[in-house]
Amino acid sequence: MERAKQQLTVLRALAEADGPLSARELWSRLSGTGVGLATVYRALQRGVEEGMLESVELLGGGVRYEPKDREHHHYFLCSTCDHAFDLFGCVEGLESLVPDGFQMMGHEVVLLGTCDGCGTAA
Amino acid sequence: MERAKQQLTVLRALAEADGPLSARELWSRLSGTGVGLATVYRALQRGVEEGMLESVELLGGGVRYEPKDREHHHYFLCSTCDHAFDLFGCVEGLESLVPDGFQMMGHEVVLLGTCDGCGTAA
DNA sequence: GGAGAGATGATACTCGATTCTCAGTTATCT
DNA sequence: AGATAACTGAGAATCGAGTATCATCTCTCC
Repeated sequence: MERAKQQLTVLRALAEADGPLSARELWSRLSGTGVGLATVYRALQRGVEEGMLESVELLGGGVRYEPKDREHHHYFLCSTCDHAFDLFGCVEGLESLVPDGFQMMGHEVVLLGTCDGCGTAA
Repeated sequence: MERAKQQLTVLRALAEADGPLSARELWSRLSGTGVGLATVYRALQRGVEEGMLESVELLGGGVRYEPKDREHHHYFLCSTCDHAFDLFGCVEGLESLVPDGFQMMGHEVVLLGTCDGCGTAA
C-alpha cells in the first residue's frame, strides 16, 4: 500500500460521501486499504486545522466530519443504519423561538427517520 | 437524610428544571442532599422504564432527561454554560427537505448561542 | 547508496460516562 | 422486636472514543 498518501485517501473518501462521517465510519469504509484508525484521526485533525474539513455534532454523540466547502445545510439521520445524509435547504422562522435575552448564533436541524435503502429493505 | 425517597427527589428536580438535564447536571443540583450518582442513574433509568421520563440527545454527546408530559418542543443550547433550555413552538416546512424515498418520522431543532445569564454576564 | 524528516499501523493508554457490586439502611409485614 | 425485601451511597469495574507512543517505512535531498 502507498504511504504518505493516506491523508489524501481519507479526504477523498470524505468528499465522496453523501453526508458527514464519523472517524469509525470512515475507517470501516477504508478497511480494505489497510489504513489505521490512528491515521484516520490524524488526517481528520489535520484536515480541520488546515480548514479543509469541518466537524459537526449531531444527535447521539459522536463527532462527524465533512468537507468545509459545502453550503449551509442540515442532516437526515437514519435510525436504522445510523448514517447521516446531507440535506440542502433550510428552514425559516427560527428567530421567533428565541426567548428574550438569549442570543442565537446558529442552529442545527436534524430530521429523523429511515433512509431510502433502509426503508425499502424493510 | 431520608431513604427510599431519592427517586422522588430526582423526579422533582427534573420537573422543576427549565430544560432537559444530564445525569451529572442533575447530580450536582442535588449535591446538598447527599444523593449518590448511582442513585441518580437508577432513578433516571426507572423513570424512563415507567414512562415518566424521556431521554433526549442533543449535540455534543451526553444524554439528557426530562419529564415526558411536555408538549412537542425544541431546545436552545448555551455554548457558554452548556445548559439546554426548552423552547416552545415549532417550525414549518421541514417536509420539503426530505429526499425522495426517505421517510421522516421526527425532527429535532437545536438553536445555539448564549443564554440570558451568560450573555448578560459577558 | 545513505541520512534525515515526516508518515504510518498497531497497540497501549487516558478520560469520561455509565453500570455493577456490596455492605449498610429503611420500610413493611408479622 | 424480628425477618425480609427494597433502596441507597461509595467506590470499583466496564466500555467506548480519542490520543500518545514507538518501531518501521517511504520519500527527498545530498
